[in-house]
Amino acid sequence: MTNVASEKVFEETAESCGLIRDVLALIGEKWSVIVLDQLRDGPLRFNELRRAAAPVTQRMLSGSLRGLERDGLITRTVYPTVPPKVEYELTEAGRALNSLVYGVAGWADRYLPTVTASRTSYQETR
Amino acid sequence: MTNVASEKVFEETAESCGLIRDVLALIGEKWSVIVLDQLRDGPLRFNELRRAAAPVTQRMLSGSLRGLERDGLITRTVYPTVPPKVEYELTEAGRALNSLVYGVAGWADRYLPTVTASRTSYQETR
DNA sequence: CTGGATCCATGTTGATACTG
DNA sequence: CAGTATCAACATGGATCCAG
Repeated sequence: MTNVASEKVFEETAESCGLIRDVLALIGEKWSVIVLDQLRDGPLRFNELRRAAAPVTQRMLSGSLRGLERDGLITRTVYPTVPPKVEYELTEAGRALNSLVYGVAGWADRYLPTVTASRTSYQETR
Repeated sequence: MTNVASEKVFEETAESCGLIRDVLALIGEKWSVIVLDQLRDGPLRFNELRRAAAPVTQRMLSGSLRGLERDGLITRTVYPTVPPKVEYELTEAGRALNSLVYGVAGWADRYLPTVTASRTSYQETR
């Protein structure tokens, strides 16, 4: 996102402009939102997440987790036991973002009829 | 998103579960959010949007607009003049979704330092 | 158990050219 | 002005195998 003329949402700082797109991209990733949601009630281990967010693959879950960790939305704690145990937990930023996603869920709930109706009529029209 | 075991966010209805991912996918699309933002102050024509959301390409703008129209987030009005004139305008659903995006912008503003710091240290560590 | 590395099919994006 | 069509480059997701 470069050279956007009359900024409104993004007028805050030039940096947050790029950031918001990154964040949207991250939560747009196929499993990130589900992971955030699953972590809502407390830390989970890798395979717990894997089961909870099925049918996510190892690779995708790994990737999502690393992305979320990279952005400080979750923490990754390794317990050097055998077998290894790794827990993922939401940070404050993660929880805050999570509640925003709940806002979207609320929107979806509120406008579900509108959207499906629009899709149907669009389908018919085209 | 299929077979998600213990739903929390999405426990509303089975349909809104799929919908929310669609919505996230839509606003995750590279230009949709920008388009929504640009339409905030009133209807715009295709090329006005094109310029405002630069450097979007015709194809991508077209695609975004059709997706947003399909979901009833914007309306498309054709004025059968010559040269042709087409205006895009937010619907109520679109405006509602827009304000949610503003929430994300606020989040980005609030947690920008956290995220950038996290990215930096992640960079260093890896 | 927790992943990393690889291969492959598919989808998405951008550049370009063309049309009513 | 407002798009559509085509093609090539690239990113993404899934499956599978391997390793600490």
